[in-house]
Amino acid sequence: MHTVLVVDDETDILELVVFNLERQQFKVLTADNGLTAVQIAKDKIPDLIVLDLMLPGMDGFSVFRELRADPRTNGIPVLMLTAKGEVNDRIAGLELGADDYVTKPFSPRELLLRVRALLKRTRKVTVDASLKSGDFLLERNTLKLFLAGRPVDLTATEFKLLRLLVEANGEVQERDALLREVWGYSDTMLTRTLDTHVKRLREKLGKHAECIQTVRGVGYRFVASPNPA
Amino acid sequence: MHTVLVVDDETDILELVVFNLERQQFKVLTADNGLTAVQIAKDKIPDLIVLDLMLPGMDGFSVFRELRADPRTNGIPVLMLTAKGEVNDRIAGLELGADDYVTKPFSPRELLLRVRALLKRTRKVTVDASLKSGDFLLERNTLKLFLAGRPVDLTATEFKLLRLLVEANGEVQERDALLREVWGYSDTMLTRTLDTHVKRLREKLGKHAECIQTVRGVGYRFVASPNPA
DNA sequence: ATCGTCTGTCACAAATTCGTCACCACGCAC
DNA sequence: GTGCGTGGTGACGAATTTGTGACAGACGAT
Repeated sequence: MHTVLVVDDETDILELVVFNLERQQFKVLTADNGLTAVQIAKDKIPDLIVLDLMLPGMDGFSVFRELRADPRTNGIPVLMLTAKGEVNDRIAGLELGADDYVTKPFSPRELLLRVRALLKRTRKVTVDASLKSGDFLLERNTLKLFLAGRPVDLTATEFKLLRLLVEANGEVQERDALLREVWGYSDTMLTRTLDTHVKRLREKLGKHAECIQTVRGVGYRFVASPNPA
Repeated sequence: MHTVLVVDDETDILELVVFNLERQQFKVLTADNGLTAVQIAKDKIPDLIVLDLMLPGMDGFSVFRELRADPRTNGIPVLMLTAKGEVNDRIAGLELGADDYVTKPFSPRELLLRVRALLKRTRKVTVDASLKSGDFLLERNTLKLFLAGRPVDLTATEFKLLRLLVEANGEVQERDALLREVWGYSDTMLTRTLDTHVKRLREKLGKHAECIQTVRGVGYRFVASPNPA
């Protein structure tokens, strides 16, 4: 059983629904007009968000950006509904980081299939998702960090950086790649910004600082259990 | 760097291409008509397969089923290209277990975005790029060497050197060739650099130092099991 | 406006890597 | 055995890379 948040214009209502994988049905759980979609998302932390880009009052993209800006909702896959296959919208959505899109008109069956596929794809990530070692807990999907049970606040930049490192799953992330993906630097920049942020991350990781390993001349690598040889 | 197999009808050629995430470009590596797409996939184990459903001679779906039937290719994500958004095809593809699809016509940019998104999603799952021989495990992406499970850190130069030796698969690598490929030395240089690095590599190989064999007057050779003849 | 936080840059310190060298050991031809 | 050529080894210094603390501007909240 998965929780799916649908932000649609046809119903003109924000619905928090439960998607039953077995029966392949949506079922409305709650509907609330007072709250914004983003607020609901942050409260309920659904497994998937279906976001219609053609919302009556607001801009779908800004909703999306808001969702991505918050660590709690950042990891949630978003399936976008775009009007009559306008390529520009589709591209913009994907570039922003949407996980999938469906173009109108679509059959309900197709939407179900895509939702199911997306849930299937992301299920592994969301389920196995927490890295734990001792009093160190990193929830992969929300990327919240807990040290000895206490949540650690990460700034937006730190969050993006840590996320890339963690999601790389032990692989080395090159300096250039990190600078590009976190800071948007296009060409090889000579900057110490990355080093500084790595240092700040390590500070916040406390005694687990070693999880972020330096690979000299290449970049950095995140390992859950930095075993000394 | 990811390897992507594209099975298309417009080129009427099976292309094994390399998709450069950084530059966001495809680059053709090899093209081969004699083999079937499935054979190539099983041989090369790409990170992603782009499968056109409207293949000239054969049925795209059967290709897909073949891919899923073999353990080697079963885990590889498949992105389907379907003709003019025929809903039936799309549904059938997703039901079979395709990971994504793109409907024609599409812009190249859009395909790139979807490929990139799919690779990003599945990056963790596909454990590629590891060289194994004996109890050696050389992970290309991690820049790590495992000896009987224990991780060994290599510097960038050491890694390049060892990689060339291992990939030579037992063949002797001449000094000049190594100096050229690792250090970029164009002409025959009189330097002891290579020797020093070989020594350092042997140190890190521990009791497996003998795997790097000296071929006097020629170069070096890597053998997984240095059996006394 | 004021305060606090986040961020990028800088200068300097520390750490690592790397190439070279001197010296030694070994193999081979005679 | 002797001599020559080739490779092994340890040490050293230079160059490169990264860690670190301080600082100032940007930004937002109060």
